Amino acid sequence: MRLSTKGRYAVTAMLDLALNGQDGPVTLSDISENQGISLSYLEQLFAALRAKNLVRGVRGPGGGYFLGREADEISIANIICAVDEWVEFTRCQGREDCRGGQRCMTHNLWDDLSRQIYEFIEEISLADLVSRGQGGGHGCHKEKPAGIQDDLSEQAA
Amino acid sequence: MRLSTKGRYAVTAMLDLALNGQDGPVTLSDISENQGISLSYLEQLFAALRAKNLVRGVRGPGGGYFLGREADEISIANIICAVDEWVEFTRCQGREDCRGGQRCMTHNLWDDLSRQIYEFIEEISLADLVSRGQGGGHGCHKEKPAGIQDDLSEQAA
DNA sequence: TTATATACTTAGTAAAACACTAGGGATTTG
DNA sequence: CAAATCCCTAGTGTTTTACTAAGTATATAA
Repeated sequence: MRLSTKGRYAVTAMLDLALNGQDGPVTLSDISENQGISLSYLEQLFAALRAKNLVRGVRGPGGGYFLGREADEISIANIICAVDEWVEFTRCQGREDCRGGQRCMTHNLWDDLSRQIYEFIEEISLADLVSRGQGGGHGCHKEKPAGIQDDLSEQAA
Repeated sequence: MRLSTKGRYAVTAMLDLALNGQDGPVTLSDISENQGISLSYLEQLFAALRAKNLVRGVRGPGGGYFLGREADEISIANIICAVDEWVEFTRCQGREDCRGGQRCMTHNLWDDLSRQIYEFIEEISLADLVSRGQGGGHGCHKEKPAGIQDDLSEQAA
């Protein structure tokens, strides 16, 4: 499972599409302006999204993009997998000696964790995010969730 | 939240440490052999892990590494944050016009999602992974969780 | 029918990250 | 002292990231 800024760009763009695509298609220029992502980079991302049928393009003036299916039928995992290319990189696919099972054990543990994370974001749809945004009032200033990285050095014995 | 192969290397190495560190320290050479990670790269990863007190090094012959605290006190999030450097990249920290709240909305939605994923892996400890590995019998061959990437193009209307 | 606005495509590129090699130094054991 | 280990710094080829540039294809509108 890979989860990087590229995936965030894609999710952000799809969110923009879900929020603004109610009345007519949304142009990439709009998303580019709205979200501060370069137009050409968006075009590359949308090429990948289109390949997975997550968006549908309409050409010509007045054109733009629609979601490829209903917002509640598009999971965050769908989006991230479309642009971030699931990387499977276990080296001991049956071959190699696996150090008496020891090596494979950690590999399997990682794969379990990886699958858990995948299943987690698989369950979250674009519609979930949108309805959550409309329900709870969000301020513009957000801060890092409390104690994510800086307190780790202190709390050790 | 970033989750890449680098984080996997770190989690894998920590798992190795948790599994083999019961009787004496584990050397990086051992982990390097066990997990197929280059020694020098491991040293770099462990520099980061040590900085967060997630591991404790013992020098000299017979030395190696111990976990910095109990395995149930080390979360996967701790490990990944130590090596993968939490990237905060919202560009509208109060400044910029935020397009009438529209832009910030998607940003906040992403931040919520990001926090959810973080809290998810925050709840999984090294000890959890180890006990899970000992309980359920894992074969050596693992396959990609069914239908992760290839079925997306077909299931669209 | 010509101009324009959009989607689509390909090529290139600077910067960063990744994973590694190389070469040492510091510290502890025997 | 010698060896094994941790520890540190610098460099390097490859890949990824995010972008620029320069087009082509298609649909709308004057």
